Amino acid sequence: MAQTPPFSADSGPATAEHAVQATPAFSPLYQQIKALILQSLQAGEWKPGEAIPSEMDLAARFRVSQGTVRKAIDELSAENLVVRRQGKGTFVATHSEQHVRYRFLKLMPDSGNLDSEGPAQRTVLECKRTRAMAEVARALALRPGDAVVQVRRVLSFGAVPTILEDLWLPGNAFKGLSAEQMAGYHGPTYAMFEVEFGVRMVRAEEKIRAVAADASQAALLQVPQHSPLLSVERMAYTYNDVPMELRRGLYRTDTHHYRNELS
Amino acid sequence: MAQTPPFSADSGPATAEHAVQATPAFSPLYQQIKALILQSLQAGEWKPGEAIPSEMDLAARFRVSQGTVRKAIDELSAENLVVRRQGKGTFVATHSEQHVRYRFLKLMPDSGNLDSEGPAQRTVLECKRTRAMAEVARALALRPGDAVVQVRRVLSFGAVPTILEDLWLPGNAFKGLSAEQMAGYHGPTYAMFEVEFGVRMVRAEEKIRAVAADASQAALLQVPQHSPLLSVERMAYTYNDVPMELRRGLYRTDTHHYRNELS
DNA sequence: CAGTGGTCTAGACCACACT
DNA sequence: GTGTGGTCTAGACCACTGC
Repeated sequence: MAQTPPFSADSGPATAEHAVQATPAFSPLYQQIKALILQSLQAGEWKPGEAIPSEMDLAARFRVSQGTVRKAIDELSAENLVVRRQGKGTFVATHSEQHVRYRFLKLMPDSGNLDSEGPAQRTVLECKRTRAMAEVARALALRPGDAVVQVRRVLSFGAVPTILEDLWLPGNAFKGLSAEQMAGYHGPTYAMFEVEFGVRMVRAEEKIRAVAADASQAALLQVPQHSPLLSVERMAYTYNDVPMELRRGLYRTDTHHYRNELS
Repeated sequence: MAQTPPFSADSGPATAEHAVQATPAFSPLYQQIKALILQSLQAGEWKPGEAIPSEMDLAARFRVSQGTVRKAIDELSAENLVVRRQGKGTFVATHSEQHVRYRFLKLMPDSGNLDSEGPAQRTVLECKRTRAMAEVARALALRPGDAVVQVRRVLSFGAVPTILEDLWLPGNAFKGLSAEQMAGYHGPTYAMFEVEFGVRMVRAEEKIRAVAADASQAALLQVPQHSPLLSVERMAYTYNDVPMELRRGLYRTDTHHYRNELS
């Protein structure tokens, strides 16, 4: 090989910090570099919104060529962990700063887009510290009875209550989360989580169902009882697929719809 | 430049088959190559499931380096238009013969996966040639009154009717589509479209709502009237974003859910 | 074994943003 | 101009597949 890979003898593509394996588990160099950059992101070496070192710098740091770093960053960029800006640099992705304001919210008005409706009004109904029920504990990888923060709120667009949601957050990571914070922060909730708690949501899975509104749900969303509502159950994860939020939303879909792209 | 780009004088990155523009509209070489490969795919130069020429061959054909072809194919692969198989070649993606059988169907049983339930049973209720109503015409980019094929069917999993859907297809492209074809084909409907009509669905958008079952829908899905159902309206496109199918599905979500990944 | 995609490098040049 | 990401090349070698 014409290279001296990091953390390994010169004997074929290396496995960072580990001995080279015969053939079975082969990990390309750029994957190792990607993992190293990921570690730095996770460790908070660069904060959300900040620039990471240039490709040249990283190439020098890891003793690989720029092209290898480039491929590593390409993947991080494809996973939305990092944002490239030509001529400026590569930046740690953040839920703050506009454009991607509603990155995880797929609800769209039937005509126009979410931005054309202005920001959502948030009404926090509840924000309490409690103990995890079995189901919540399992989802958040906690033990039953561990501390969790539970939030219930309504989001309205143009004074029309549209989303009723419950959030469950691990109590450890979200010590001191208050209703005022939930309601008062300007910008997406996940941006607030970054700023106030250093928690970055990176990926999520949603399970969607159609359900009928019960009495209290109907009242809060100002629809007739038994109205059909979209139930959206979301598991959100930080780095390394660590679960950090369970959220159950009920969406009115009389004037909005959940939009999805398939390819 | 160290290259001789295709279809252009040696004066900066070329625009294939067109004059080079000053600076405003700049298209990288690999994008041009990608477009050329796309044309061949579209023209049916290689059939679904077949291998396309090797990277070296394409590089020679287009007079660019292998790396440039590689980047073009990378994007086609990311868009699921093509599938790479190390050591074997690059193949035209197909809805047939795959473990990706349900590429566009996001409905999952609450436990297990769709495959564990065996193939869906199809019951074709209707398959008729008719004229496009205004709304359907607009969606399919036809004129109102143009011929369309309309299909209504029920999909059942394990003898439980779960999906009721209506399909509208442009009459021109789907001449002779019969109920027997819709019901009898072994494999995904979109695979049948490839084989029988040479139509490859490449991308789709879905709008999802919660609705209440009316009397006839309830009967067909064997649920009580007014039961909440998931309404999934899908626009499916072939190459070049040409709309080829409008589909409206009603999903029972008492034992299944619509699964989505966010990142 | 040859042929394919996959990785890695080194160097050149281009487009873009700031100063 | 300088520095950043973005493109392109040419050549080497690695991993996987099938003859």
